[in-house]
Amino acid sequence: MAEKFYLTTAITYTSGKPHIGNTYESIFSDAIARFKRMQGYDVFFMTGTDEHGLKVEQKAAEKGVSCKRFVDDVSDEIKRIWKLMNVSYDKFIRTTDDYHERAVQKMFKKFYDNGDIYKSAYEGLYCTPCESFWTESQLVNGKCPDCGREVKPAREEAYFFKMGKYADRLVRHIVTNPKFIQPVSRKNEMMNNFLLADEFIGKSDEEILKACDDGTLKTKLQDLCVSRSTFKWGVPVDFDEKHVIYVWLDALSNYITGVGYDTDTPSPQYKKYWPANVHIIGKDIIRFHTIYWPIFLMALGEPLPKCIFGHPWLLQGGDKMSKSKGNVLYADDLAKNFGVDAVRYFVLHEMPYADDGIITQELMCDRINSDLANVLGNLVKRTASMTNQYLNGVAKRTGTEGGTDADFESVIRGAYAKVAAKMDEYKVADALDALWSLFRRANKYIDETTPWILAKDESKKDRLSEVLYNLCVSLDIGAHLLKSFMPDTAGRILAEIGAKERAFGSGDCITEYSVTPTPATLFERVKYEDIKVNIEEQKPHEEVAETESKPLITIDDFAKVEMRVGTVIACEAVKKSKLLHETVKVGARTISILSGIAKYYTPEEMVGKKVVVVTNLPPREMKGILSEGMIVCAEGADGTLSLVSPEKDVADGSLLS
RNA sequence: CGCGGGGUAGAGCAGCCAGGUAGCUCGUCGGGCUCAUAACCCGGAGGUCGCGAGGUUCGAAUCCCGCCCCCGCAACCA
Repeated sequence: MAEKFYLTTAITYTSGKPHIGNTYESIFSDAIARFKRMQGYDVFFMTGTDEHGLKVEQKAAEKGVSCKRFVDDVSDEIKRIWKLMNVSYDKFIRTTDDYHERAVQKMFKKFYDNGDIYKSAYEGLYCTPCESFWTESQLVNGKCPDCGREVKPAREEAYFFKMGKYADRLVRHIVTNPKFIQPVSRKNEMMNNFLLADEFIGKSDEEILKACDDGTLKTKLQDLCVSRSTFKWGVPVDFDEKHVIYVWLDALSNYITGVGYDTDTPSPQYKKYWPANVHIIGKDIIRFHTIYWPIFLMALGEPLPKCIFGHPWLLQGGDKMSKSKGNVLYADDLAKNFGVDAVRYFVLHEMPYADDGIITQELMCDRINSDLANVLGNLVKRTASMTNQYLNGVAKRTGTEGGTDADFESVIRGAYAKVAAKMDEYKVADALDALWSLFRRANKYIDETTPWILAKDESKKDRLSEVLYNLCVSLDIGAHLLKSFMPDTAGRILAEIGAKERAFGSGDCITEYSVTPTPATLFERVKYEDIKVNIEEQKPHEEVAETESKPLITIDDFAKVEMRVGTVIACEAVKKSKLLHETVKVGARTISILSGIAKYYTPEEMVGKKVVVVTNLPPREMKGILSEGMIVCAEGADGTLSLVSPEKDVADGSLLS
């Protein structure tokens, strides 16, 4: 019986349309799923949507629709994009599916009954007007850091999960299973930042394991609050309806509920597929998957997934994608410009294993022209064309070998092993490189054998046929290997050379290829100029999303704020912070101000700038320096800050009104 | 002294864990070829492998030490 292989993507949060970076994860997982299927594994590939939480509740309210309606729409759109991109999932789970909600409730109850979850309260210092809890260290002069008012000790009822109870087991598991967290560089990050107490950081694995044995290991792991009562859109705690279950407990559980987990009678499907072979997730949520999720599973008495793979991000240019920067790329737009398989190829090829990858449409043009049009597309076409011109469309094996055949054949025969070795490590970009070296070798083989010269000599016909036959074989094998990454293209190549798709390892290639009489151009070369039009159209036309309006104030409220024009006369960066320390001349006074704008302005360019300053704020100390006011900035939705200054030249100290 | 990652040819990256001729793709220059999509093939130029005339070694991009710079996370951002 075939060995099983269960892989999952993270489920996509339904707060909006997924961009190419989100889509990358599905394409990446899809390539792995398809490859494993080709290798004969019994693959189960699950993806889906995470649909609960405060953000969805807010977005739905903004749009004026019910939460359910909102997530239905987004979920449909996500499915549409996955389908467009040929993501071959076996199951699409939604956290609003009833079986999932029921299973999560039962899990919550089981944790509670077993004493893993206890009811307590979120305790802290509460600022009533701000509706926020603060810790002692966050307070400024003992007051609310937001509004400067008094805070009172307060408590809000909540359920907590006893993380500490499982800390030793988790640490032991991570240390003794080096492949559990991939890439390995992420392992240290988790251990040092979130698990080991400071005095254990830097200790050897042996020392840490020994501490686990002795029970002397100390960790930073704190109990986790696993319920919320401040919003409603979630799975209710069935024995305490005031609370909904914390989104991560809800979301992570999809990996088992999706294959039929139940606290009493797990399904046969669950028994077959769990534990997952790999959870493919973004590097930003590694912490939840390598700490909380394993502990939840331990508490359920279920085995842990074999591997958590945290992939890097695709950055637009060098920047994170954000709507307000207008640099968000969507898979469907890109597919329109370049084609589905070209987009799949680009994201799979361009994403390094551990570091962030870069995507721009210019880069896509270069890559696609070079690898797809020139190397692959042209190879297929010239092979088919020559077979038509010289051999009436049929390339037969004749056994008339020549000098470079042996080397070419060894490259063809070795291709699978090379690609498979990379895929085993989830190094998909490297797997593609390995496959492309086959196509490059084939192009070289044409130059070495010069079929157009053989064609002029009737006596060399057998040799010519053998040469073109060998090329067809390389394309046959190449297309089969390509299928996991570019399913449509693989099929088109086979159609060009008149080959059928075969099961993996089903013996030798056919002995003659009847190529298509009308060879196709698999990939047109793309000129950036030509797609520029599309790009303009696709630019998000939405304005900066309006943030929720603040309540009305009176003119008197406004009059309380004293804002004056000032000139920056000196400025320096505050080390190890995002702060600049400005000295600002405001009329007769000169004041010291700290502002968090180091990312957007250099100290040099600040000097001499006219700025608007709020001058009647209470002084506050940061990084050991006193700040006596605030420089007014406009903030873009992505956080970009821009100084505001008077349009006409007015004297320092002038009041704003 | 917060945690982590990185600095290798004009660009993007591999090599580092297990020291031994510095490699890949793109670009660039020159040549070849004419089956093919201005394509394909070959060759050249271009690198003090961030810095330290540092340590270990017969030998360091690789291991060790010190320093500089970049990027995430955390903190901070009146």
